[in-house]
Amino acid sequence: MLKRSFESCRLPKDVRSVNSTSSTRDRILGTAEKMFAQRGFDGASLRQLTSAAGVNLAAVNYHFGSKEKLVEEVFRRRLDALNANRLAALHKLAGGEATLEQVLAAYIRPALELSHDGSGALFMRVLARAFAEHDDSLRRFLSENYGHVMRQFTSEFARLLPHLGKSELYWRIDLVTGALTHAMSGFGMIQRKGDVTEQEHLEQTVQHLIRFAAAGLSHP
Amino acid sequence: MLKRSFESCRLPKDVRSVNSTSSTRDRILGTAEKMFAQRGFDGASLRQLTSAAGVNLAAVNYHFGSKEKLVEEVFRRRLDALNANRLAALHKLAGGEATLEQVLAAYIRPALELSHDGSGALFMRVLARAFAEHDDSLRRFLSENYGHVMRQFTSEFARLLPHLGKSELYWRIDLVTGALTHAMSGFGMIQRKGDVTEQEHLEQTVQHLIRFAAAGLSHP
DNA sequence: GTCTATAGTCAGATAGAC
DNA sequence: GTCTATCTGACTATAGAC
Repeated sequence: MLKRSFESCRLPKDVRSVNSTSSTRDRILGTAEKMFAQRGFDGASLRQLTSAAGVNLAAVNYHFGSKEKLVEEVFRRRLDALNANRLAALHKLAGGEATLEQVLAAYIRPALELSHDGSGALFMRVLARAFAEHDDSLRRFLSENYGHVMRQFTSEFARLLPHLGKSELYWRIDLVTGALTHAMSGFGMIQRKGDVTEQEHLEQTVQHLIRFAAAGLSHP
Repeated sequence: MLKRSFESCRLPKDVRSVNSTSSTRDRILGTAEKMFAQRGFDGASLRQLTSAAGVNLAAVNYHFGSKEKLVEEVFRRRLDALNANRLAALHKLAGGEATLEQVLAAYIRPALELSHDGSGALFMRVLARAFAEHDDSLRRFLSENYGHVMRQFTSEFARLLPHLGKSELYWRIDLVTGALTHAMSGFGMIQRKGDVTEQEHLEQTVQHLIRFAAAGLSHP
């Protein structure tokens, strides 16, 4: 079993130097994301991974130090962008006037947009896998690095749903997260039909999610 | 990586004979469930597993044939019971008079009751992992063996929610499944407090889930 | 049915040439 | 930075004694 720690802090900026053009590094990251989504963290071996990426086996240890660190980097790359986009979308909304649907869209839509970027869609599956792994160090990693995003959204929800107690609100947000993860990672039974594109399908998913979540959050 | 197939049909009744009292077999199944929940299917090795169960390494292959078959058996044992209970609960409701909450309870509560049985709670995590694995053969296995249960519940939901189109209804049920899986497997951020028992916590989860799902399903 | 012992494969990591 | 070659350890599965 692969034990992950997620304990290291962010790498200093200059590690990925100005123009090292290490396409090797990026190829590894991209391929790792794809293979982790398909086969899991334990299931995808470095040998399969480097072979698929067309790089040498030793390159992973050279660039990342270990398989474990590679996994962390796969997460960091996407989550930094995803959560920055969520915050930006939230802050763009007019302070005290945003509706519940708008706030939900600020939370959910960046996940959709991530899926527009080539292999980005696969990352949602990686994330869902990570949730299922139920790893404490992952929980800590998410909480330490991206907890402030959740907190800002939560306080917006609290403002929009003043009739809910704190505990009640947390429960509901948690259930929304479950529905979101499930839907965006595409494990549901709803399969994309042949006549809709991947993007249309995701757009529909977002629309359904927002209305479903709004109803689940705001009921009396 | 462990490739699972789920293609075999149910074993003939007499395989687990009237009183073979093979406690070895049961110990393996129970321990496997626990370790698959904790470490994943690939992460839990037969060596760790048999060692923890206090049985010999070779016993797994003797009783189940392979690790893959052991995984299938872990699923079958719980899902047979879980889905039978769901159907029984549904059929106990008065035909045309059941409310949405009652039907939802018939679906959700057996999952809670499974958790009462010692290691049964762990099975929900195994199931969540399996969902995240996104394996086609698992999808087929679930659909072939337990699809009729989903179909009966779906037709009840359709009766109770006549204003929804078929596609709309499927989307919403899918989102409910996501919330259910997420909540029952306990990966959410809501952690059980020290002063409530595991059972009270699960009971609260079920109550929140039912109301949340009812609101999400029935909104206009 | 249960054990030991081992075959055969594959994993992650690293040393050292270039 | 990238390579080959190799170390060390773990895995599943099975053969064969009891």
